[in-house]
Amino acid sequence: MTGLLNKLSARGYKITPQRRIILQVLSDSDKHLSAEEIADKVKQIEPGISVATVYRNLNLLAEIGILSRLNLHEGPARYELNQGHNHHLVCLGCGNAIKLGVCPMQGEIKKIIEESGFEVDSHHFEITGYCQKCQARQKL
Amino acid sequence: MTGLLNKLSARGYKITPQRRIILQVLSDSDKHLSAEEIADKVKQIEPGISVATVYRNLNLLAEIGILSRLNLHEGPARYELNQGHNHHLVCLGCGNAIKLGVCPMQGEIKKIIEESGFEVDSHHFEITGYCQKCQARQKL
DNA sequence: ATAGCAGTTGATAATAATTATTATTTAGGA
DNA sequence: TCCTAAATAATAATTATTATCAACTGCTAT
Ligand SMILES: [Mn+2]
Ligand SMILES: [Mn+2]
Ligand SMILES: [Zn+2]
Ligand SMILES: [Zn+2]
Repeated sequence: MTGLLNKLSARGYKITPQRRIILQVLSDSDKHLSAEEIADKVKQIEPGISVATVYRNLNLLAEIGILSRLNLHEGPARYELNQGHNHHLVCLGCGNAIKLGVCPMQGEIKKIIEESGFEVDSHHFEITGYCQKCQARQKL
Repeated sequence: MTGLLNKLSARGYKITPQRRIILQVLSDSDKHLSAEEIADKVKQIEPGISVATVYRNLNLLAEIGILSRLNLHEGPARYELNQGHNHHLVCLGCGNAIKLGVCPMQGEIKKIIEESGFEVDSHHFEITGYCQKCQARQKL
């Protein structure tokens, strides 16, 4: 938490109560949250904070690498404290995004893409389906 | 073209002038087009056609497999006549979506995902960067 | 050919997610 | 404490798409 705030001021950004609370909310969560979910939790702590401030800061925090933005194929973007490069199994039942410990941008595939002459900037790999909990729920 | 129209009526959908024109526009294009781009071209042929009709039919045609929808990470969805399962190299310069002849959902990665107990419904792999043309353009 | 009606359309309102605008406030350095 | 660039709150605007609904039309059965 303190480290995150330091990263902000080290880059010349101010440490505002709004930013503290947004980071607190994200620290307290163990899953990805949408901007709206974050704004709701933030307002439980400090009702005066504007949703625009939440969006503004989520953008900033993602830009400087404090957060990672998970831009799902559909629905709103989701955020969490940056935990490094990852891909996800996204459940159509409960919406959970489960980290997948593997990345397709390597080995043969990486080689093929490089050899095509395309200059890679970023990549995105997303699997949708049903997590084990939701599979069990369907069978009831 | 005739085959596509047959597929429509075989499923109980009517062959309307609007649908003919939308399919014509897509047949005439060699790249992905957004709904708006399609609507523009459609209106050049028949100005009275509503943009809502274009959206409505793009959804229908994608649903029954006549078109494939390319839901890019950002920006509007893009459509083309269905040419089978594919992933793309999307150029940040010119917007072109170049087909990548390979799919990560196979071999080791597929096995890892299956073994996780997650029931896969679909997957999405998208590489963004710069195509060779746009790389050359940058160097000028 | 004609009538009937489910399917379709055009016009427009609504929605969802996010960004832009702008007057006001504030964090943090001098 | 003062100053000012940065940040905020409130709200309008934007983008892409879907929903609504009255009017229309392709097809099928007469
Ligand atoms: Mn990766
Ligand atoms: Mn694939
Ligand atoms: Zn689930
Ligand atoms: Zn390009």
